Amino acid sequence: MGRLPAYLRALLDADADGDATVSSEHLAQRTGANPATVRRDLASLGITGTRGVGYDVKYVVFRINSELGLSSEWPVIIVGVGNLGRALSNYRGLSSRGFPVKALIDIDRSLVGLEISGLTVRHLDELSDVVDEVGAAAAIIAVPPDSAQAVADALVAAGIRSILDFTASSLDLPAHIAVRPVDLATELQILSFYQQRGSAVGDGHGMPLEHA
Amino acid sequence: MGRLPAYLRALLDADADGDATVSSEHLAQRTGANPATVRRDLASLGITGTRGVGYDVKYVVFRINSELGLSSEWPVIIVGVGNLGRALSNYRGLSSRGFPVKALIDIDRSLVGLEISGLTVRHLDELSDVVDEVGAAAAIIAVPPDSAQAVADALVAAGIRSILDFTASSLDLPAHIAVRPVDLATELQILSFYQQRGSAVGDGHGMPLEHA
DNA sequence: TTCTGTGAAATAGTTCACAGCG
DNA sequence: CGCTGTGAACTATTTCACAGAA
Repeated sequence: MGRLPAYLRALLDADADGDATVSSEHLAQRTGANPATVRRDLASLGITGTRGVGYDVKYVVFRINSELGLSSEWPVIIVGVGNLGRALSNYRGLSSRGFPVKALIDIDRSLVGLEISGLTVRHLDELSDVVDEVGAAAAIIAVPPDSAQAVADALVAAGIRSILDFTASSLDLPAHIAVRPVDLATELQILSFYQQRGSAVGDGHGMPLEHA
Repeated sequence: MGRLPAYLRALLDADADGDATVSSEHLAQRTGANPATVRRDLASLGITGTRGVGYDVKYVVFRINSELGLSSEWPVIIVGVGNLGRALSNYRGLSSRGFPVKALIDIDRSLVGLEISGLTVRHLDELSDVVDEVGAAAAIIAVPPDSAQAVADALVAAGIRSILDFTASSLDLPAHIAVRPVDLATELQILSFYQQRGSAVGDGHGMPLEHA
């Protein structure tokens, strides 16, 4: 959409002014668009704001930048080659959207060396080397819950700074590490709530986050 | 709403720490919400605290549990017995938290009849029967994206009202159906945003956050 | 004092109607 | 005609700010 560059300029101005959030009204005034149009444009990119607050300036800048083609690839590694890890290793939705799975790691030496989805399973001891080799910045943890903390510590030591965690454990990590839990039971709890209420439900793609 | 499970977790932690009461401020910090939002959420459930003191931990846990329907089991079925479906079928995190997987469905007749994780794969044509047999209220869609809509329609026709969708497709469904997409690429995108900015991220399990 | 409960304000998300265009 | 984009209007949600109970 041709309005994106205009939004981007307005957002960069707001950022320079130190504004953390902007309203659709604010963006509309700076770009000559209608506030409703701004909201719809952002919504069409999957960008969501907070009612009563507005849009997160830095986040929207980031999203528009990637939308304008500056999207680079983000290699990802998967730790844990059990059922789930294998399933994720050839999950199309990842590579097709700029997150190619570049390595598989396990602690079980009987799995090391196996060829899965075109990748050779490597041992956890080699983690640092693997991370450097593939230039991974993010990792997916798909191990049993009791190993989760140890794996997470190893990942951090190896230089990984973003973690997608399937173990439903509350990981204790340094503040500069970004973690997103993927917790199906919690998702189902939310669904059960809505079902009991018969009311509609959100898209679930919440935004940003909080502390660590 | 989606914040209830996050509150619940924070409350269980507080309970484990021996706290008899919590303030809305405390809950807010642990879940990334605003204190006023916490108070309004609880008030909307008819939960009332004590001014100057806070909320009774055990009472709120009890109330949220019943609100989420966690007192009883919620049978779940999985549609799509590919890698992902198989992985999820013995995912401990589901049954251990009240969401036992009670049936596996596929459209591929060569898979029908197979025994996986102690369940016999059934054909999509039998969906209505299966749903009735196991008393399922929720379903997980783990099929290729192009079949997602058709499967969702079949689920709705069979009486399912809550859907967890792994296909990253935007499903078109009646308003009374609750859907939660599980979209790893979007999760990674959010992580990459935080990593780029070096700022910290939330513990997750929670929802949205500070001003988004 | 501390901390809940809530009215008021801000602002996103959604729906409706219409205009322009194939 | 039907589709697409847009503005206006409406609804829902979040946060602020403050009154007032314990």
